[in-house]
Order: sequence, then C-alpha cells, then structure tokens
Amino acid sequence: MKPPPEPAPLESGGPGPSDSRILHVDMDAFYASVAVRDAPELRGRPVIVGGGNRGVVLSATYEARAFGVRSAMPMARARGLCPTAVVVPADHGRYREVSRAIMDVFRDVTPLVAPISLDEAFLDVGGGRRLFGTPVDIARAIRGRIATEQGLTCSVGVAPSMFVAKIASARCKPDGLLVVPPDEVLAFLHPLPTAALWGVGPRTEQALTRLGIRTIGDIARTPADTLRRALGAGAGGHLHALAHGRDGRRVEPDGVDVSVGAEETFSADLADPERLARELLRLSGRVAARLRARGQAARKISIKVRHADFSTVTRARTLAEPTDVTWVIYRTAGELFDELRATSRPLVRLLGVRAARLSAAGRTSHQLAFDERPSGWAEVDRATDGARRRFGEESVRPASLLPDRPRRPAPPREWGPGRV
DNA sequence: AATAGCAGTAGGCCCTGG
DNA sequence: TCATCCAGGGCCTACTGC
Repeated sequence: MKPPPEPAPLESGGPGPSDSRILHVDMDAFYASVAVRDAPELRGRPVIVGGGNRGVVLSATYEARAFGVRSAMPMARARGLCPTAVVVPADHGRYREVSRAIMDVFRDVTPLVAPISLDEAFLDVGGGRRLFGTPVDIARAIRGRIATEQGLTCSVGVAPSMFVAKIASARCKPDGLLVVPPDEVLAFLHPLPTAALWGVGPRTEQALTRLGIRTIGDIARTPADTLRRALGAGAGGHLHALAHGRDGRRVEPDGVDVSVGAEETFSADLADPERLARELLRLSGRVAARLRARGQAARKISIKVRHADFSTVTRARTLAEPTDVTWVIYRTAGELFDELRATSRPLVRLLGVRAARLSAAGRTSHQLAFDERPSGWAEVDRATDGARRRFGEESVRPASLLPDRPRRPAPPREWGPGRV
C-alpha cells in the first residue's frame, strides 16, 4: 500500500468531513477467495495461496486461518500448522482482472476512488447522496454488487476519515459492515491496541510499549513532544493527531508511481558470478520493459542484495540523463554490484533492480559524448518489445538467458562476469 | 526455523558550493 | 586565506504495509 500522504491543510470548519462519508472496502481473503470461487471443490477446505520452497503465505481462507495460518507467514511454518491445507499457486493476472471489475463498481458511485492495492480502496461518497443515497446505502449496494457479480465477499468500514474507515473494515471482517459516526470516533479508537493504527508496525509498537503505551487512548493521553522524542518528529506528531481522531487526508485518485523495480529470491543461494550477472540482466530487462510500457525513463538506478544471512544492502547511482534502455540499466546495476562485491562476496539470496526519479520518456535530444557511439541498444529494446507484443512475453530474450546456453551475459565490455 | 515482491517515506550522514 | 555555517542533493538504512 501507499503510506498516507501528508495531511492536507485543514479547511476552515475543522478536520475532514464532519459526517461519516469515507468508505474503506476490503476484499475478504482476496487471493484465496478467488481460488475457491474458481474451483468450487475447494469450498469449505483450508486453502493457502503461496508456494515456492522459500515463499510466504499470500492469502489463506478462514478455514486455514483457524489453524493459525496468517498471511506473510513462511510457507514451511504454515504447512506445519495446517498439513491438510490445499496449497494453490498465485495467479496475479486473474487477481488483476477481478480487481479491475471491483474498482469499476466503486467508480460507478464516485470518481473519488483511491485504490490501495488490488483488493482494497478508499471511496469518498459524500457527493453521491442525491443519486445513490446515504454512505451506508452505498456501502450495502457495493457489497451486494460484488457478491452477485463476482461471487466474493468484502468488508466495508464507514467513517468520517480514512484511517478510521480502514480500522472499521478490519474490525468487521469477514463479510461485514461497520459504521462509525463522528461522535463515536474516540470511543471506537481508544480501547484499540496501538498496532491497529496505520503506520504502527512491530518496531513502533515496541517503542511505544517501552513507554507504557498500549492502546490508542494511551497515545492520546501522551504529550505530543514525548511521542516525537521517542518516534521522531514526523511519526510522533502523526500518531498523536490520529489518536485524537484527526486525519486531514482526503481521498485522492491514484498518484503516479515514483519508482519501478523487480526483485527475486532464488530457490537456492547463489555464488556463481556468471549466474548472478545473468540474473541482473534479466531483472534489468524487466525493469526497462516496464518503464517503456509506461512511457517513462529513470535517472536513478539502484540494486538490492540480500545475503544468505538475510542482511540486506542497497546501492544506488544517479545517471547523467534518464534512460529506459535495458543495457544502460544493466551496466549501471552491474557496476554497483561489482563495487559492492569488490571486498567480500557472501552467498546471495535475493537480487533486485529498481529505477527511480522517473520522468516522461519523451524524445529527449541526446547529446553524444566524444567517446560515445550511437549504440543501437534502444533499437534492440524496441524490436524486443514489438516481438513480445506479437509472439508473447517469452518469445524474446538475450542469448545469455537461454536455458541451454549458460554463457556470458551480453555486451558490456566495461563490466562483465570476467571481472566479477 | 524460517522469512515474497513489490512500493513508499523518514531520518541520518556526507559532500559540495556559497 | 581560513574557519564556520547553512542549504540542498545524493546515498543508505530502517521501517511500514499489502
């Protein structure tokens, strides 16, 4: 999800809407519910979506949750808790389809839809009274449509602000509807544990516990300065405001992404420099293709390396000019990787490539440096994109990525497996 | 005993250029 | 010329959440 944007400046009249007109709609056990819907023989059984020998649980039916299975839990542990569970691999294409249909339902009642993920969104339905009825009417209608059109259940929180609506939907799961009127917000919030607040994860919860703060009410009774000292100026002030029910954020239709990346955990830890270089090339190709698909170019390239002991480092470099070219990204990532491993080379568990500082790709006038020849790499990418459109994603890839030929990864003379 | 693949922000540190 | 301060950018880690 996207972290909360900065609270908008308050308009005269106080913090946010004075009526409960914000909806948070959250699908119940989304991936698992889609899997069961599409394979009815699974109904009633514990089902876990996830997999891979080193994967985590992406979603689990309530039957599986009864055994203690939770999302983000390592699969090995989940299987231990619930050996009878049916394990189903994820099908992201399918989830995207269903997601689009659901979001369309939301947009039928208001243009103010802020998707948080495939299965969850905020809606501001304050403007729809005349056409669609009260926020509660609208919430019921949405739940009905999703049930009949998709055969799926969702839970809806209705409140005067986004974060209260979010907590409300979580408290009425599954298949629930919970309305928090403005004058009941504080009574609703204060008994809840601090972790119920958006932005309080395990670390922050620990820090608060050390101060003897356990509930949202405790936060509200703590001086803002104490919180700021313990959690930092930003987070401290933010939590203090939330605990008093103040949340100036509005529901804004999606903003643009500020970065795109690709990363992968390998089925076994890697040491082989050639293999690592090939993986870097593959990830670079994926990032570049996604940039081109959005018509964007990036000025900052970063890599992420997770070692066998789970320690993680990132390295980044800003380019002289934006790029969407596979080879430029690969070369940069390779240099960063080289520098990182100049001194020591622990086994690699995960590798990632990310592109940031995005701009519209445009046909920027490109000044060739003295020692630079027109490389033709952009043309290679264009041809690749075209072939993939016609013949499918798997139709084109660099020779070094062909399964039969674990050779050296393509061109960069300056950087290649020979030097790793 | 095991820990995905994304994405985002905050805060600390260092360097650079007035 | 040197010391000092400050602002801004870049980099990195830590944390959060779906």
